[in-house]
Amino acid sequence: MGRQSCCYKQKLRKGLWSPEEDEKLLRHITKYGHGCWSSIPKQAGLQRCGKSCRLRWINYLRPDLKRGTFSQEEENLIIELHAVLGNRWSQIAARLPGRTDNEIKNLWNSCLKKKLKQKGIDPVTHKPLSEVENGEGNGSNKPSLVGHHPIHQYTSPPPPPPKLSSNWFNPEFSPPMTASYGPLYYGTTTGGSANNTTWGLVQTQTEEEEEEEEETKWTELLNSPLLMAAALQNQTPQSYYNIEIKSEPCYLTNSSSSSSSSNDMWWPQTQQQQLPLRHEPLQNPDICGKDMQTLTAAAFGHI
DNA sequence: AAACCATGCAACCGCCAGTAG
DNA sequence: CCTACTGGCGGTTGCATGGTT
Repeated sequence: MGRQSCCYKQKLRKGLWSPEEDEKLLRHITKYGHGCWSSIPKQAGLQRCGKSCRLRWINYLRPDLKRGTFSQEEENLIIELHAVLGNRWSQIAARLPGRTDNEIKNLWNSCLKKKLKQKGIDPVTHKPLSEVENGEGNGSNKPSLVGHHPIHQYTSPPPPPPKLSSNWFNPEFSPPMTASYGPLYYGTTTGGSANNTTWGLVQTQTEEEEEEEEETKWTELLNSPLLMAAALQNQTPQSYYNIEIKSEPCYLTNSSSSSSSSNDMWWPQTQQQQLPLRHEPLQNPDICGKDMQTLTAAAFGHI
């Protein structure tokens, strides 16, 4: 006895959004904010369910979306974050301003996975494939420490995205790994007076100890924007994931997207820079009213 | 030119957690 | 405390497009 879709009750439209629907939704949210999603379709005169409206706004209409192809920096960051967070796309997206979880998920599934495999890295565990295969072979089914941390409190609120230092993507930069290969482990060193973060190999511990300590470390780390940023800037195994991808920083360009839809919209760069991090709710229309009106004109004036 | 295939992307589905009544 | 509702999330699907045969 499966549940009916939320669109089932009424005869609601499904499928691709038309430019007219986009305009209605955008105008409504511009004017009133989104407030309660379930009431938006009615108020905006849309034959859609609230969920659909929310998704459309988040994934397509939000003014602070970056769009365009991902830069190599972004791809590297996604890989690093995936190693830490696993398939927690929304958490990953929270650290990539202007990118949506859906976009990142799609990129991962269609592109990054393959690239990692080509590099001989298992995209699930982020370990070398040979190691993973051997691990399976000898019956070791212990979950990897990477990508499957029992992190439950890693964002609230999400920290600002880490600034990308030159170190972070410097091809010459190599992290302080204690061995050439091994499971990635990111934690705090205990000897120092400050929160020294380091990449290294997993120490031998009981599973319970590991898990408990891991959770504490990750919770601390991910709840601390400063720690996270510092960690990402300075202590990242960049060489591990030094994947050759196109290297042009291509934010805010619409030229390179291979199959962009006909109603693509591109927002002025100044707009992007001024807008807050994506997860800040846009419930107060005053926050972005003017901007949004400009955007509405920009978005629909030239279709 | 047509058929087939691969890929990327947008959107839906179903589950879960939080919360108001 | 219970229930219904809502928003949010991750997994999955289906379509459009471009490339290849």
